[in-house]
Amino acid sequence: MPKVIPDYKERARNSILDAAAAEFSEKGYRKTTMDDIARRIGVSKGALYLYFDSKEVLLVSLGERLVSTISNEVESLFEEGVQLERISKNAFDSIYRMIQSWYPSLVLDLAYEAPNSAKIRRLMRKYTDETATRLMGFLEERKKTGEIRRDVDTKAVAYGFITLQRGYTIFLSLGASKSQVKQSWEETARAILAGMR
Amino acid sequence: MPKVIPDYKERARNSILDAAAAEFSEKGYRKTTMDDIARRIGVSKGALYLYFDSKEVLLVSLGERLVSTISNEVESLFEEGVQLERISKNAFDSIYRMIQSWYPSLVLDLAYEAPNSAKIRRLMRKYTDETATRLMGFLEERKKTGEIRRDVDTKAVAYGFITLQRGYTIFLSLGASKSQVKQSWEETARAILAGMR
Amino acid sequence: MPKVIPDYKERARNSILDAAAAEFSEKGYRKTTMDDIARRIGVSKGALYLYFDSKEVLLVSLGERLVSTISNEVESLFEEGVQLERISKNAFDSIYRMIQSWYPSLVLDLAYEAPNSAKIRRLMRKYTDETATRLMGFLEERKKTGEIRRDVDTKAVAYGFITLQRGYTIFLSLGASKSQVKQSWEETARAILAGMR
Amino acid sequence: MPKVIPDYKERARNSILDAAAAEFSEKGYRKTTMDDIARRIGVSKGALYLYFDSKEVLLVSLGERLVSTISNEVESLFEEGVQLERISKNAFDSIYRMIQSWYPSLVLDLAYEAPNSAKIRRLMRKYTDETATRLMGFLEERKKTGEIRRDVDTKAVAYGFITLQRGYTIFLSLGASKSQVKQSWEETARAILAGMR
DNA sequence: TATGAATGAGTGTTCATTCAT
DNA sequence: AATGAATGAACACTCATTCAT
Repeated sequence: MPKVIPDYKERARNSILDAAAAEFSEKGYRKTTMDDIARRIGVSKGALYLYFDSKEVLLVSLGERLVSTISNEVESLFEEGVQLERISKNAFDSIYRMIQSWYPSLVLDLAYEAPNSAKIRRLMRKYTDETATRLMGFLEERKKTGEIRRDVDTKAVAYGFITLQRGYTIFLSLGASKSQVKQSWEETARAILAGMR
Repeated sequence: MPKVIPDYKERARNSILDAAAAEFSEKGYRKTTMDDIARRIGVSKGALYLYFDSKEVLLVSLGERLVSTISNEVESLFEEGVQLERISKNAFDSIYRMIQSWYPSLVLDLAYEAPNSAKIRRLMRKYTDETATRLMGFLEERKKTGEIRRDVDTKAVAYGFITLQRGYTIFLSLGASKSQVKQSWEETARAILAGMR
Repeated sequence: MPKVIPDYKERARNSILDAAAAEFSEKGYRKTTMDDIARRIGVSKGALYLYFDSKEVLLVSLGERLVSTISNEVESLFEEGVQLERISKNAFDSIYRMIQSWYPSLVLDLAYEAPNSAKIRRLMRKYTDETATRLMGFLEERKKTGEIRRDVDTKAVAYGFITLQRGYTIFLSLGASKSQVKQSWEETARAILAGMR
Repeated sequence: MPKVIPDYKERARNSILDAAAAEFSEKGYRKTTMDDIARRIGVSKGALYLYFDSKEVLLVSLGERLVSTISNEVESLFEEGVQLERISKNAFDSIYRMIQSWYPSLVLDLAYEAPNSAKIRRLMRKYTDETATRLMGFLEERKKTGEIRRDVDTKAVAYGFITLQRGYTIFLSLGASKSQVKQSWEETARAILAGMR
């Protein structure tokens, strides 16, 4: 690790976060030791604590990265004028890319640690609520175009989509193949959309 | 614990499993200690090892109980002749009851430990596949009655339903209320069913 | 460590306390590790935690032993009818014996840790107050016999004696010889007593 | 920190010592980190090591400052011709001022670290011996004026006074109030002096 | 002269598992 | 069948000290 580089601190932080994501991904948050993370980037354990106060903070930071990425992805997914079916198709790749870019079981780790950490609970709540609101707003708009029936409870369905997405991360973390998951997602999402018409 | 009773061993095992479920439910598998479990039934830690080889085996056994229960529930849910909509309505209560009867985050614990244990991975795969097959068979039958279109990929949708159910356990474990989850489930399931007609 | 012995637990606790006292005595509380203590009695570190919740509790327990011993010694020192001078003479040996039987710098360790521990502060306060009260009561009685002038502030002097005793433990822990300390104590105590007549 | 100033080194050293005293005073030597000290003067940790070889040297240097101050104070306290009683009265304020000007528990820190450091032991011995010699010389002079009986062991009493003073620092560090300690000191010192007449 | 990133040897504490009784 | 004392390998986190810049 060179030292007099612009944004050095930022880079160092990111390199640690990447290592943490990789290790958490392999062994899960609980079984990963700070030593594992340090060793992966060839740095001493102590160095980690120069950038993050605790192992938990590492997980939370990863969660925050996840939330902000998801927000952006969802945003760009719902550009006006695009057809429902097409969005649904794109959605999977978008979600899958996102998940892979961090690590598949991050949501699981977060859910698992939530009972022990108010910070994580807050994060998850924010993540859920923001995504749901965005999704719902989008679905409501489609009511106007007639693509969705007036009597559909869009909030409930929005939560359904989020739930589905989370469920698939479990699936993936259990070793399911991408193609299997993709097929299931597309067929199920298509059915939901068709069912609201 | 009395000693010369028929099925004594069986009873002892069950009492330990119940205690384990209760403790895992409260603190999660990782944070639960063997001592917690032993203390709950007023027995020594050593006694646990007379019935179960390790803490992991405890979790696996719980998983097996879960799988067999679910199989039965799903079985009884899909009695012939019942209307799709009604089944969907009943399903949630049925699932919810099941989950509560063991403990809500068991699936989460299992998913979480899966990367560390071939046994758990096998169990989860079996659980997934069996349920999917049953669900699929059921949906296929409805194709004949015309309740479901011929071109629907019932396998993909079956996996979708399972995924949805797992996703809701995450939701519940994050503190969502039963009614919120129920509403979302019913609306989403209804949409899927309608979308297949 | 044999196991089925009457008072086994009590003995085990005491053996740990003795080892802790020996180690604290050599290196001071802070520099002593739980491993040092465990190794001294040929036991694993974990075993220590079967009997004491933390290192701090070890120190507090030692402190409690000290306080109760001191109370008893002071009590027996002040039997009625004994002459002031004789008591003063006996006092040193009594105190010295006490201190040595635990360890010289225990009071120092306690004083040092007091700012970090409410439990220790409480203990020290109790120790100080009880001893002072007893001492004061004793001196007040001597006012009646005329051995002490009426206008002496016995409370202030009682605290003076306690302070002197504590000061000598510092002295001893700095390597002063017993005889040197004894001589100083006797001459000083004699002067105080004479000065109150 | 400006650089090309006469006595710069001396000033820097002093500023570090002051910061160290302040931190040691708040948290005690052991619990104070080099970072605490550096941060207090807004300097890097590394800078500390340009002026002092180790944390221990910092404590020793503080001890040396203490010793030389005490020597001076004691010196000026015992100007010829002043009455014993008056000196005793002044002594407390003088000592208290001194102690506060460094920090109350410095002597405690030194006593505590003495077993681990020959340097500190030497320092403490020097401190003790010098003060005792000075005190003793002073008391011997008073024998000539008849204020003190010929048969008093002045050396023993001198050590008694020093001990008393150290004991009071323990008292203060345990949270005793200045007035309480002052009262005890005055009454006790008065008794000692009276008892030597 | 000064920085501050990095180190690495510790520390107290936990807990699944074993085994003599 | 049951106990519970004991183990020992971990593990998160700390901090005095170093050194390239």
